[in-house]
Amino acid sequence: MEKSQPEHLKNAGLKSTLPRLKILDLFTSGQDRHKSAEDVYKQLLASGDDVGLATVYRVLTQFEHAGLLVRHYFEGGKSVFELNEGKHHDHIVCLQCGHVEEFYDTTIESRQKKVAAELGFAVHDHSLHIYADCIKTKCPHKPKGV
Amino acid sequence: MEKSQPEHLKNAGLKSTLPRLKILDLFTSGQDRHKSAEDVYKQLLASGDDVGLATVYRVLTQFEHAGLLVRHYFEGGKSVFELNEGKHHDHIVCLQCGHVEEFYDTTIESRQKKVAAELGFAVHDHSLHIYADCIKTKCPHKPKGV
DNA sequence: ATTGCAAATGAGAACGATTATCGTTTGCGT
DNA sequence: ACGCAAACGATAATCGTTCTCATTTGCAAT
Ligand SMILES: [Mn+2]
Ligand SMILES: [Mn+2]
Ligand SMILES: [Zn+2]
Ligand SMILES: [Zn+2]
Repeated sequence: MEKSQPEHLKNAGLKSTLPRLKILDLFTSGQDRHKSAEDVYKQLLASGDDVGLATVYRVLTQFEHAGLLVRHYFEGGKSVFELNEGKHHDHIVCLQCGHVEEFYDTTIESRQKKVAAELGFAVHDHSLHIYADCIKTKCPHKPKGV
Repeated sequence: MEKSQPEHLKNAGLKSTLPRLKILDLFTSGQDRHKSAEDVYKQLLASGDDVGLATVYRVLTQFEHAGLLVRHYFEGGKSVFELNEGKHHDHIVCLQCGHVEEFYDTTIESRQKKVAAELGFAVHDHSLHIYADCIKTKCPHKPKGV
């Protein structure tokens, strides 16, 4: 059976507080996988939940360290978080509308390991960001709003 | 024959000023390819050249737009610049000492294009950063000092 | 060489994202 | 219900970067 949110927090060694539960809910039941701290803060306010911005930042970092979330450093200066579901993947970001698409390519992954090994490095992790324009109709070509 | 620095600036549509010449020199004759604005600023001060930090930021951005430099967004929040010598490459960053190694892999490059095309994107550019530990002796395993 | 003026510079203010501080509140084991 | 460490929230502080604006400079035409 599925674990409840409080259990997830317990597992992570975090006590189950209101702000933590609300923030975790945003990621597990929200529709946009990738959220910045500001996104999270605004979404909490919008749903009437009164959580401080400092708490949002604190909790996001705690969730990252606990392995519940993954942090990405896209261009643009702000960190973006998403639920950690165990499956590593890379990202393609639309320069027109900000839409983020995920992909995984075994050839790229294995080449990376090989290249690093040849250069004498033990890989911890990596980030591959492709910046591009959508050429399909799914791109509204408008900046990401609320 | 080689072009002089003032000519490079002229070509780029930038008038040849003292701060610009000094900064360009740092990149063409300096030993560390990858420098942050702060790095550049400190190196200028160290060599007795009195250039304002605002000017450093302005000039770096101008050089980027002029195609003289390339900007990278590594983790850690600060932009890093390097001389644009026309050859795209990706980077491995040592988590121990900060050392940056460059590489280029045709397989990775072509897979990226293919993946993006399949997803319906026209690629502008991409960044691939591998974070790793040196396992060879070239790694002093100390944080990058001055 | 001198002059004129737009372009560039530099000191410092302002900014946006994030982190630190600290008095108050809360989860939770007893 | 109690007690207390942990967590919270308002706000100050920090960090990298950009903006503002008065002063200086490159450079082309005298
Ligand atoms: Mn993702
Ligand atoms: Mn490089
Ligand atoms: Zn798009
Ligand atoms: Zn190293």
